[in-house]
Amino acid sequence: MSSPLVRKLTRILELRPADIAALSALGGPVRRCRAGQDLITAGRQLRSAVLVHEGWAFRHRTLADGRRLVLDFVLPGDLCDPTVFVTPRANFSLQALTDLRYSRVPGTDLLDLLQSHPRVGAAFWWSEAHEEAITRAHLMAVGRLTAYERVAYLLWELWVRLSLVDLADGQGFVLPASQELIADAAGLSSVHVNRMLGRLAREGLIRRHHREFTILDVPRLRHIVQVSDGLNLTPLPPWIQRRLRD
Amino acid sequence: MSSPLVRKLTRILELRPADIAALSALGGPVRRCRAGQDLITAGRQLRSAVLVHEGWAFRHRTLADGRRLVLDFVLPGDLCDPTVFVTPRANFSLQALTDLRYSRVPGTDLLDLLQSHPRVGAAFWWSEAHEEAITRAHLMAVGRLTAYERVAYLLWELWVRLSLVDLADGQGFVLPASQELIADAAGLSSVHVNRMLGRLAREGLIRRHHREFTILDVPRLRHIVQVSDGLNLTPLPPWIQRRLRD
DNA sequence: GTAGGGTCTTAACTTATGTTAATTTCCCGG
DNA sequence: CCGGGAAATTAACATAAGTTAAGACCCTAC
Repeated sequence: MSSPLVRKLTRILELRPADIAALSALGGPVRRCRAGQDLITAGRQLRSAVLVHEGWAFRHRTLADGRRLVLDFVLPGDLCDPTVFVTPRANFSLQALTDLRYSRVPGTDLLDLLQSHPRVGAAFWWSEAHEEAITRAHLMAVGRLTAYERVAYLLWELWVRLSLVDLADGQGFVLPASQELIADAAGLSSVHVNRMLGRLAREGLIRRHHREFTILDVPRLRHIVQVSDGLNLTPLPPWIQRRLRD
Repeated sequence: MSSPLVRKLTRILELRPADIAALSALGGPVRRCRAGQDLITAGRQLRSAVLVHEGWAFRHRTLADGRRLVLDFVLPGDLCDPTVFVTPRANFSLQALTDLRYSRVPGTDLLDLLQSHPRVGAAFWWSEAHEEAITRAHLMAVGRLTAYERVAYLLWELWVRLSLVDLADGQGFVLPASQELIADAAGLSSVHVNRMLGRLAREGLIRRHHREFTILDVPRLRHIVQVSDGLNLTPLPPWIQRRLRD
């Protein structure tokens, strides 16, 4: 019964029992919170990262006049944010999207872990690079894709990411977000998101029932969302892993 | 005569002579290239990072139909990309914007450096966090700011970042990018960028002469670009630095 | 100095997306 | 089973930003 974090990282590179033990021991007691609650608040001092065990959360920023953007979704196994030990203040807020099981990981523990377990350090660097890839793809989508493509992109991204932690059911998955929230992630209005979801279904790319989605036409969807290259988890090539062995 | 990278990192945390020496020794011989040349190509295998000594470059992604987005600008002292040792393929392209002096840093050298000099490792984590902050602010800007605000935001970001490496002249700086490129960074058309630059000048927020810009009204501009919080370089607080001492 | 290519600028027009608002559906608690 | 609030859906209309195109500017090469 390994945690989703361990499952994700061991797909990328080989960890030893001692590494896995250290990773599993990470974080304080498991806490729970309700959907809608804030776990991190932009601008506030920040001393611990949040490790999500179960449920969804999202990072966001909101302007004074209410305009909001969802920076990304945080899924089980995601650690938000491993760089905490060098970032005294949060530059985003983290909010629970569903009820959550999570724990807090003090920044100093993270730092100690990175220094005592080099392979775990490398795994965290990978994880950071992966998150950057997601953010850049998101930026590309918001900056240069049409509304139709952007909505398709978001569904694709979330489906791929859920698959990586075994939370998608084949081509189906539940997206526990309102269309309002999807709109804030896509940089659109909720009305327009609704139109585009309708069109995606009408054109046979997806099926949906409430907040359950099914990807019907993988090739066509992949073609629309070219942007998403680089989201895939591929194990590190041997020549890199060999370098980590010592 | 320290490099811009060393100058930037030592503002953040205290490095010892050995750390500084290791940092300065980083990278192969200094190379030169001409404006417009590609240094990294999306999708290609990637074995070394690029350290820019002098000149500007930019990361971008381009779709099959020609739509392009500039993900961010790479200024002197920026290392693109420290995570190279865990990212077998590039998910973006890097292009020289001006003639460049740079060097290539093999991923394996980076890995060795991180493991042998923990404080440098921490400095790189900081640098990674900083870049993430920039990318997130950019995402927020592209996703939720109006065209007028977005253009203002870009000017602000670049001015702040140039100041950090002593390359701005008070409130003036040179932005060696065409309006076409600014448009690709803002997710706008070049015609509209032109309109917005005109408006910013007409309303007294900036002055410009060819590609030289002057920020005239700092408070008003800062108010428009609230998004950019978190771009500032603040030294790590002592309680964090103390943890790194050993 | 002049020719030419790339930028920049401006105007007129088009369109994708936003806004407002009315209607329906869903979900949950009593 | 019923009522109420939030979310989804749809339509009509408004607008920010895109497109096309023409002229001015500006640098460089000859």
